[in-house]
Amino acid sequence: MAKVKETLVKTTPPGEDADDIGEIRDIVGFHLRLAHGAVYRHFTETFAELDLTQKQVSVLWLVDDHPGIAQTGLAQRMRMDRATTMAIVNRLEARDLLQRGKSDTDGRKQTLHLTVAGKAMLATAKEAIRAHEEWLKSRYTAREVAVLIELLTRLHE
Amino acid sequence: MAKVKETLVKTTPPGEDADDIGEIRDIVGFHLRLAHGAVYRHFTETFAELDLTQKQVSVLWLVDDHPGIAQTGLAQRMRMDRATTMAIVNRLEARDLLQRGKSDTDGRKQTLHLTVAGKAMLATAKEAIRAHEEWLKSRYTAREVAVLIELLTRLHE
DNA sequence: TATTGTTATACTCTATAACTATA
DNA sequence: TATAGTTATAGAGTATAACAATA
Repeated sequence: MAKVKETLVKTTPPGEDADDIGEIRDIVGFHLRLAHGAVYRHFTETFAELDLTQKQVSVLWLVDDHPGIAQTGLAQRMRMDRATTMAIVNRLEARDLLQRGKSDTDGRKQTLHLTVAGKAMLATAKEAIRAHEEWLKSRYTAREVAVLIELLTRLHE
Repeated sequence: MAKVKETLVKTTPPGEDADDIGEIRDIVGFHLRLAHGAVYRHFTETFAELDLTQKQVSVLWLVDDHPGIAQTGLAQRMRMDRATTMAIVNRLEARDLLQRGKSDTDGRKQTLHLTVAGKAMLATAKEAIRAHEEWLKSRYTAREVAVLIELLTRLHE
């Protein structure tokens, strides 16, 4: 479990520390956090004009794919709790991109739908996503993209 | 560029949407965000008793690896701006885990060092990191871990 | 009892801007 | 001029707790 990196990753030069656990560059979580941060920053730049965050775009997209979805359904797909979901839905509703309705079958549930403005915003957002994804994918082969998605999926499934 | 997923990832069932850009599950950034969130949550649980965040542990670790590092050096390695770095260093200094000093060669710079308590905390944190990483790596082969790190590194290098 | 939505609260992360001191 | 640190500010994400309405 300690001699793996030599196979694919460039060998670590003799470290100044010989700890039990190794170096911070061998920690998967460290790289995941840095990678997420880098992508987050590029996303924010790409979406500065639209003034949308990753989460907000994801919510618009998911509501469009699943019209009438309840907030809890959204929370499950986004891996968020109810309070966080509320906050995001509130912001989108305040901007008239999304609207709440009452469920016919379950009085406790809200039904979520995009407004006309929301659908237009999503269409624009998808264009920006395409540019953002191309920037991201530019450093990978098509095969590597598939592998990366597969490996990442195992972390949140 | 659209027929890649069949090779490695399970085929997408006929979607209800036939958009230009495809489905949200084909977006790398979407999976990266979910994966990061899942790992972030597990990290938080693991470090609840120590009351340390990912960033704080990373800072302690990096300062220990590079004694006397300046805040800007820390910011570069962490991909953070100066203000964010300040906030984190302030918290760690307030808890007496880290201390600031003046640089001999450059009056503008701070030199950062761990306190005795900071070194003890880092040692404990590394044990928790080991458990956290084992949870994370449990779903991968050693080869896959190396591949994942290599692919993630390309996003933040 | 369990679920859903809601509200309130608090902390962290992130970024920007403006200021001071030093190079 | 540029760099390093500092301070203030603001928005967003994350989580917890408690409450009301409904199943």
